[in-house]
Amino acid sequence: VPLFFGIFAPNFSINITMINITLPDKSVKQVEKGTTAMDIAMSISEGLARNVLSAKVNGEVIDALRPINEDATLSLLTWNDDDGKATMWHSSAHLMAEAVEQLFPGVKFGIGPDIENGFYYDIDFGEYQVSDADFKKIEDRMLQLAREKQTFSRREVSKAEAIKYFTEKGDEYKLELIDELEDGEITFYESGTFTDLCRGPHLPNTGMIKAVKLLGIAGAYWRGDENRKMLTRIYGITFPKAKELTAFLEMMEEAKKRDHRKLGAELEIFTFSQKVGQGLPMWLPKGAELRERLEQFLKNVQKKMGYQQVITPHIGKVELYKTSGHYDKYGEDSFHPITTPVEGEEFFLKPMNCPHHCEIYSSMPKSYRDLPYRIAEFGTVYRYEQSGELHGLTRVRGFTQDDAHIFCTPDQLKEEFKSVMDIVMIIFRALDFNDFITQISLRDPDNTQKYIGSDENWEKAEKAIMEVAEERDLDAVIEYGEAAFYGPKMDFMVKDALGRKWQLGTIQVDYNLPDRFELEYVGSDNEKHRPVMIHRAPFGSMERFVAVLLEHCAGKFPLWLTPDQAIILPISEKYNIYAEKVLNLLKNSEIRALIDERSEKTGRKIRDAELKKIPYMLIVGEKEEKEGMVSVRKQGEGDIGTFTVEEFAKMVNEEIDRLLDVKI
RNA sequence: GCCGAUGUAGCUCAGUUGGCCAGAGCAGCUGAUUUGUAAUCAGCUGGCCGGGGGUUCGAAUCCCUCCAUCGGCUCCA
Repeated sequence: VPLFFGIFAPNFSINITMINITLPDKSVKQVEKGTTAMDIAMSISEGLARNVLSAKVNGEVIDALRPINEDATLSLLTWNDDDGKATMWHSSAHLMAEAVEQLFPGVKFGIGPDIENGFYYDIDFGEYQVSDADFKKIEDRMLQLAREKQTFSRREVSKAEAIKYFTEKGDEYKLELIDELEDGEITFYESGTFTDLCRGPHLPNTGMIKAVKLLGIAGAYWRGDENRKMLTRIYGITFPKAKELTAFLEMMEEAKKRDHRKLGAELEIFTFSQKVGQGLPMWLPKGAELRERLEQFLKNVQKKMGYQQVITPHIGKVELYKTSGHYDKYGEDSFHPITTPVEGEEFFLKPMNCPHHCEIYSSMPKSYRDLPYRIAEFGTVYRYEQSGELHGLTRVRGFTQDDAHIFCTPDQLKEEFKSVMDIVMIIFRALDFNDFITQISLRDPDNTQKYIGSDENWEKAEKAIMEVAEERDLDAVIEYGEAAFYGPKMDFMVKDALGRKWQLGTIQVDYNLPDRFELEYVGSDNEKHRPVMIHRAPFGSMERFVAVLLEHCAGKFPLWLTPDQAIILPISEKYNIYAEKVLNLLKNSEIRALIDERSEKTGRKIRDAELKKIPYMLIVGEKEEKEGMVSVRKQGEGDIGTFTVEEFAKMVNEEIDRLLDVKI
C-alpha cells in the first residue's frame, strides 16, 4: 500500500489518513501518514533539514527518511544530540566498511558499532596485511564515497534470504549473527556498493560526513572470546565539519599532556626500571613524600573513626590461601609460590590482605562488645597481570592498598557502610574530586543460588547500601548481577585524561571469608555468631589513586599535598642570605619551600618555577630585604603583591585548612 | 597472553635508496654575567643507535629473536 500511496496520493486525497506528530515543544503537527522526519524538518526550515542526522520517534531512534505511520512524538536529532552523533558514527562504520571492501576485495566483516568517541569495525582481512600505513588510503576512499552522497536504503529481509546473501558472499561472521536472529526482525542496509546486516538507523546520506580520521588498529577477538579468531579492529571518528576534527585532535593532544606517565616523570613522582621488572613502580623522593602525606591524612581520619592500624607480612603460606579459597581460583594464574630451601614449605606473595586480617581477628576471642572491629593497613600486594595489561601506575603488578576490614554484626552493617562512605567523601573533597561515578553492584535477582550467604543477610545488606546512598544523596548507578559471589559492593570510578574509566575506592560486603575462616563472636545471648566482613579501600590503591590524581589536576596538586609549596627567587646572589632567612621562617610555619640560587635572571627562574608547577614564587631583592617582605607570585596567575613572611605563611596555612576542613 | 606499532644522549627529535670517527635543541657541568615577574652568553661533558644473533667488504639503517614501551582485545581477587 505505501508504494501506491506515493504515486496515487493526489487522486486519493480523500482517503489519506492523517496522523498527529508531537514535537519536543509540545506543539502538534497534523501530517499525512507515511511522512518522514525529514519532511517535517523541511517544513520547519531547510537549514534544520540539512542538519538532521536521524530522528527519535516514540522513543526509538530511526532513519530520518523512514515513514512514520502512526501518531508519534518526534525529536529531530542533530550533531548536538548524543543519538545524532551515534547515527553519524554508525553510518561512518558502514562507510569505512565500503571503502575497505573496495580496497581489499573479499574481506569479511564482524561487527561495526558506534562507540563513545567514534566507531570501529571488526574485519577479517584474510591474507591482507594491514597497518596504520593503510589509513590514508582508506580515509581518502571514505571521503570520496562520502562526497557521492550515497543513501542508506533499508530493506526487511527474510532469514532465508539473509542467509542466502551472506552464504554467497562467504561471510561466516554475519551468518553467525543471523543465526541468532528471529525471522521477521532482520533488516539490511545498502549504501553504495556495501550491504550490511544492520538494525540501523543511518544518515540520510553519506554526504553529511565531512571529516574522517582513523584512530587506531588493534586485534580484537571475535565476539570477545579469546578462544576464537582475532579480527582486525579499526577505530575511527568522523565529523560534520573539518573544524570539529581539528578541535578533537587538539583535545587529544591536551589529554596526552595530562598523561600521568608523562607528568609522573616530569614531576619526579615515580619511575620504572627494566631491570627491576615491568609493572613494578618505584616511588621517587618527591612521590614518596606525597604518598606519605596522603597516607597520613587517611590514617588521621581513620583514627578518629575508630580504626586500629595493623601490620602483616608480605607472604603467607599456601594453606592460608587454600582456606581463603583464593588458591583454587587464582593459584594457577598467579605468581607461583616461593619455597623454603630446607623444609620445602610453600609461600605466596600476598595478593590481598584479607586472609591475614582474618587471622588477626581470630587471634583472640571476640565478644559482641568488641564489634565493630576495624583494622587497617597500607598493605602492599602483588598480583600477576598479563604483560599487555600493564599501564603506568594504573595497572601494576605490585601496589599498596589502603586496606581495612571491618568485622561487625549484620545489624551494624548499615552504620559501618555509611561511615566508610563518609571517609571516601572526605578524601574526594580534600582532593577536589567531584567528577566521579558511583556504582552499586547487587545480586542477579533471577539467579540467587549462585551467591554465598543467606537471603536474609543479602537483602539486609543490599537494602542498607541503597539506603545509605540515598541518605548521602549519591547519584549511584545500580548494576544487578554485578555483585561478587560473596557479597554486594559499591565502587567509585573516575575517568583519566583520555576518558578511560578507572575504579578507585571500593566498599565490599563479604559473607564468604568469615565462613571459611570460621570467624566468631559471642553474642549477648552467650551463643556463638558469625560476623559480617566489610572490605574497603577509599583510595583503592596508592598507585592508581596518585595516577588519577595527577591527571585530574594536570600535575597541579592541591596545596597541602604538593611536594614544594613555595620557591624563593633571589633577584641576584646578593640576596641569597636573606632568602635563607625567609626559608627558615617558612620552615617554622611548616611550609615546604626551596631556594633557586642559580645566577639566572629573575625571568628565567620564574619560568622554570612555573613549569615545575610550584604554587608560590617568592621574589626577594633589595626592596624586600630592607622591608623584611616577600613579593608573591602565584603559579598560573601572576603577581599578587608584597607580604611579610608571617602574612604569607598564614595565607598558605589558611588555604590548606580550608581544603582539609574535615568534620567527623 | 593476543593483534598492530615503536625503541638513537636525562628529555624532545634529525639521521636520505646500507658508506668517512652518529647530529641538534633543551637539561647537566664549568666560566663569564649580578640580573625585578615565563628562556643572558660562551665552552664542555654525555650515546655498545633497547639486548643478542645473522646477511654484507661495510649495519642505527636489511633479516631473525628476545626485552621494554605505546594503542587496543582478553583479563582484573
